[in-house]
Amino acid sequence: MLNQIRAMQAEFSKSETKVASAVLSDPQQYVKATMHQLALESGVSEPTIVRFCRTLKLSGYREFRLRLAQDLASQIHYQHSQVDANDSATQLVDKVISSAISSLSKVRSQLAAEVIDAAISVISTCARIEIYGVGGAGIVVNDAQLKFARLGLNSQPYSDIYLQRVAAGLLEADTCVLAISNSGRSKDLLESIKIARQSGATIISITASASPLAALSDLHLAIDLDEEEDQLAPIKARIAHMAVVDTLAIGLAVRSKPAYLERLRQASLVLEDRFETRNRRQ
Amino acid sequence: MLNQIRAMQAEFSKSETKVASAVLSDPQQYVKATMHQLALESGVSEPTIVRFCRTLKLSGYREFRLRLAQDLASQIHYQHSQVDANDSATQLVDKVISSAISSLSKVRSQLAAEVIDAAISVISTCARIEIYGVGGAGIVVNDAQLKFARLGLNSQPYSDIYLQRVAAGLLEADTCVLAISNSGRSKDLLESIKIARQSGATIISITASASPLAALSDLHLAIDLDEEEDQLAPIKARIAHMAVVDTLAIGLAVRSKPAYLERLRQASLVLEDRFETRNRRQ
DNA sequence: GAATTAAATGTAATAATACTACAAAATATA
DNA sequence: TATATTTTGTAGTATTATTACATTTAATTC
Repeated sequence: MLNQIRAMQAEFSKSETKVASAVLSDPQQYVKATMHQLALESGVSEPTIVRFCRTLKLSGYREFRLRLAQDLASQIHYQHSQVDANDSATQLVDKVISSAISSLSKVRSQLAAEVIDAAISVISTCARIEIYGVGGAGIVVNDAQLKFARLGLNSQPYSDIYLQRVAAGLLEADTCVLAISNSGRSKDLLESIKIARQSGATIISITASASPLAALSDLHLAIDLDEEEDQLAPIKARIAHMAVVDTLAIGLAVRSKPAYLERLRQASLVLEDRFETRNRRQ
Repeated sequence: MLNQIRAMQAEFSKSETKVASAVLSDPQQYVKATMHQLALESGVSEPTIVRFCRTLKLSGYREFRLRLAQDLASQIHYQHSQVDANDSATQLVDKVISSAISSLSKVRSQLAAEVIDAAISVISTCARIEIYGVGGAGIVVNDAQLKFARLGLNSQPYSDIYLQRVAAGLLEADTCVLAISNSGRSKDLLESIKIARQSGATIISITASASPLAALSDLHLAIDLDEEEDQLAPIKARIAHMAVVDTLAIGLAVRSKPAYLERLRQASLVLEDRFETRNRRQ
């Protein structure tokens, strides 16, 4: 709604403009204010406040304040803290899920759209994609492979460091490697990527900004999570990385229609008879 | 705040409980309601509404409604729609991530704390845990195994339906099976679970409410996502299920201190020399 | 099990807040 | 300059939230 107010400047009368600028100057303050207070501080009468609300196509001040609260609420970031042994199960659920949500919010704001675009076009045109990661990232690697395979892409996951190196040595110029790592500092992974580079593969990485891995990449999807080493850190990283993979996969699916979409549809049709009564994909 | 209301059930008086359940049954509705309406529909008097708000440590009904609006705003903000080919990369990122966030929000509000508690105690006391899932849930199964292994639990993942059946037949009374499925209707998985039951294992499931799988379970962690079959459905399900597994794993870690926590610490120390310069776990 | 006390709840009045009708300015138009 | 039109404010009304107090309900003690 704040954006709407900014956009509608032209349509406001003189006093309504006063109200608008008061609200825009410090929205937080007016979430708790009564109509009287807002009228006073913007130097207009109370009916003018009501008229201002009506100009915004709202029923009145009550709705205005509600909308303002909602507007600001979506900006408030999810706060969370360490889980400890005394937490109730409710608190446990809340902290774990909230921390996951907060890292997804970070991804949403950090992910560079142009790099996503570039990555999608590289992946959709390369002859083969291999996906590398070690440790906890192994899960993300397998997840990525599953998604890419469903799109009919020629993809291979390697979360074992020895297999990775062997595979990296065999790559060719029209292939590409998706490297996933939170720190971007795993020696083993870096070694594999160096080999892959020498083989001429295009390197796309999902990792932290100032990392050695980022430096070795042709395309770098930057994900920077908190530095702090809490118990939830690995979970946050994994959720964030998976979200990036999801974005790539969905992007590939919709960009390259109808080929991929058709393959997706078929992949689920094939499984139909393997479900009880109602049909829903696993 | 809705979570707070759920958590505080114990501290409410009889009439306050009526108010709480009215609010929880349909929070959306009461964002726009006056105190009078809420009083009427929960079958109590208006002062009781005020007292209810005060019990929540709020100044009164006005603040209550504000908070409720803000609570729901975070959900409203995360509404999303189908991704299509014309979307910009920015829109793509926004839609995919937002849909993930919205399913996590659902998990947060749906997850039954007491079942989580029960599941944690079953898992921490059983001799061995096996994790079953098919199709897309396979990723979640492997993820769960990795987490449980790090806690030093004796766990085994089976995403292959034949191995599952063999393993299920060999289970004993003090073992437990974690079954993961979105629909809870996969014939193959149901078959494995029936066998596991006959072997005397305790069945914990992460699946939809009214599903056959839920009916076969000793403990049921209900996750109900949207019925609609969009492209993002598998992603939403996987993220939601993983969040539940995360909650269990973290819960196990903090409840059973210091044993598990120490194992976790060791697991990361062992890997120290495998990272460049700064030390961060994958 | 009755009497006493404390807690919970509702009734009715009051205070606060939002809204409306109408009149006065201000501005535009002829 | 006179007249219409729009904008704004004053004062009153309606709605909504809150408080004070009475009543009921439940718990405790003898």
